[in-house]
Amino acid sequence: MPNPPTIKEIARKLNLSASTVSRALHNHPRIGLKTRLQVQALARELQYEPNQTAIFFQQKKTFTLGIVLPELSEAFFSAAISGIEDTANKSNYMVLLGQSHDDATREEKIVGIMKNHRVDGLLVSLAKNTVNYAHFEMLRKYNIPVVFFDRIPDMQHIHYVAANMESGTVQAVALLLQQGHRVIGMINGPEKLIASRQRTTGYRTAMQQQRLKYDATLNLPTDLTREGTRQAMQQLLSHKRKVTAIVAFNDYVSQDAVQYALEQGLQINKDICFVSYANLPLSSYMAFPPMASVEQYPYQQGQQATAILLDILSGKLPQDDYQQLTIDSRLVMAPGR
Amino acid sequence: MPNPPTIKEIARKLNLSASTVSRALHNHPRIGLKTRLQVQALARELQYEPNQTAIFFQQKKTFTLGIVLPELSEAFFSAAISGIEDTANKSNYMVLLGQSHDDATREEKIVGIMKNHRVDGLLVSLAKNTVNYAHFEMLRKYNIPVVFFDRIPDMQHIHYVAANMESGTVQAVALLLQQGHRVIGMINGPEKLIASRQRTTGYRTAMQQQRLKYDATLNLPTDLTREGTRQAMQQLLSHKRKVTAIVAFNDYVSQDAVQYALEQGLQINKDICFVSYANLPLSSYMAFPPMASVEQYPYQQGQQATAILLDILSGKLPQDDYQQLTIDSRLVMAPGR
DNA sequence: AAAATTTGCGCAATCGTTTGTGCAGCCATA
DNA sequence: TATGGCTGCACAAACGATTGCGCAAATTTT
Repeated sequence: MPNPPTIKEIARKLNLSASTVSRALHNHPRIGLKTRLQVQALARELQYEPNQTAIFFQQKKTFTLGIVLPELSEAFFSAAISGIEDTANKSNYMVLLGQSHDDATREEKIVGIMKNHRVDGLLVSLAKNTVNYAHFEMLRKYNIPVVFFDRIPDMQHIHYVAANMESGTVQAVALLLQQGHRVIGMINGPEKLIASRQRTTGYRTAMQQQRLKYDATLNLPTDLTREGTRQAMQQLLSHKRKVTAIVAFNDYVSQDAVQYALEQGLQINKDICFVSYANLPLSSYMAFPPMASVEQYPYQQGQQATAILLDILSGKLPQDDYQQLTIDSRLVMAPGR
Repeated sequence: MPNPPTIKEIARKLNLSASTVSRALHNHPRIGLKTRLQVQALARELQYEPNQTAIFFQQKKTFTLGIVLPELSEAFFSAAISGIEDTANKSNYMVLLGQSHDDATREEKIVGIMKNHRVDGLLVSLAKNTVNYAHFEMLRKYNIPVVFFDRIPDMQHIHYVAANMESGTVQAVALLLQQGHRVIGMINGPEKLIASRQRTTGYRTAMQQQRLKYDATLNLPTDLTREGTRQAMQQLLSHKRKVTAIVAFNDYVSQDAVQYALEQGLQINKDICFVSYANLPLSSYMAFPPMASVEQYPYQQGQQATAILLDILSGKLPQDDYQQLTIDSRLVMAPGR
């Protein structure tokens, strides 16, 4: 009922000016010890808490980071956001959330609202169909820095953090080679995706390291739909060379591929092995988990992206010193194998 | 570089007062058509956007909801938050996020920060070890309404939304009975949990409906640890009556129980059947998914809780008309069975 | 034509906090 | 004793928008 106490109130009760009270609370050296203690005592007594909205307004700073990402309920993103929130909180920043649901229009709207809320900075993972980046360009005018993570735009001067699939892929293929597999299929994603190209590069590198020839007909691009996976599987299983192992684009693809193999009467881990890229939690609970997974460290990506953003905000990093950080992915063996 | 345009700037350029510009932009009837159009035209040209922080400050309203929950990366919560965000966004509210990591101290700190950020309202799912509710009581002084969801405190005058496990449990047990099972074990949670008691009640009700006797020795409370589950399983499997079906507290418990059963040489869905409460995504990918799951509708819980909060904020609901909404859980058959 | 009403706009306060500046009184140094 | 430098505080502006009130001019009513 009674409004929260303000600096003015404290000032009135102590016959001081608001400025003195403010300085006293901030331990300004020019305020005498006596008054300082008086003020602080009364502040405690009244349970004074500064009105942040006033401070935000006055300082043109909100200590708030905006996060825009496609879908919270995807395990990858909820892990990333967890890293973001933890890192932000350590620096007393709060986190404002918006999901685009992979819709570019919604994304644009959210970015607009966040801009109006005057977030200090933005962390963004793009919606699938975002092709127009005007709403991000606009943020420069408002001096709101953006750090992209995971799904990054095809732009020049941006900060970003992303996982590099190449390293993990090299390790994955190397593992399979080491286990004696010689004909390894890869169910890849759309060729325009950086992530797909990185997988291809990783595949080639691993083969070269063993002085083996890279066979492009074993690396199939798909649209990542269930049907696409099944078609790719069909092609691979009818390949003139006998495919004994498969690298799947992600766990969902892997599951569909496994299912197709089962339908064809193949025995998993005997006739054919699977390696995937981790994006399902608890893959240990899966019926036929891949024997290994390339981990993309979503939590760490969130952490790093936030750390960069905070460094920019604190002035440690100049705005135009574009940070482009790739986190190496890494092969992780399935538990219990 | 140039600061975003303000109302004052527009006023200066048109030789008007700030108040006139403000009213013109809001289509105030007392502003002449000519000036109104002039103002709006210039605003568009300068790409004027109101400074929300100023408005927040002035109106003592931030159009922001705070969310405090234990762990973002848990599927249940990320689904809930998705519902919250969607609902909030429809009313042009933003969502400020904080995870307690199931730590009461952290929860308290987050609530404090959110209060200082002057969120309009709070949505809270409690940390496990929260016993002191002082930080929530304090919010009343600040007139910040709170709606709890799922993990609700043991307090009198609060708003909350929670799933009632009873209905789903009745259905689960009824299903097992219908399939001919007569000795049904239940691996329950700590007895002090409301959710555990609801499961017990549901179990009893289902038995009574078939005029069967309820056997308390088949309903075992556990601490929900892996070891607790295994001990319960041991007790159940050595029960004097032959247990042919088990209701597990949740999917994690279910998995552990299944594993134990397998170790004992039992065949799942033949020697023994499992029913659980859904909290793992993609349970269809699990090795031995429960044949059915009690769905708790996290997304809907989030929606409903947010709707209540928004109604309170808009004045549609009086603060002290305490909404206590329970969403009935419901049994969902596993896909493909 | 005088009175009443409406129209169109400006003035000024307000929200709570921070911060540059000014001004006493005090002490110390020359 | 005059000069200078501290010390301790108050004054006032500023951030950007909203809003009650007032006042003149234009319009309508009587």
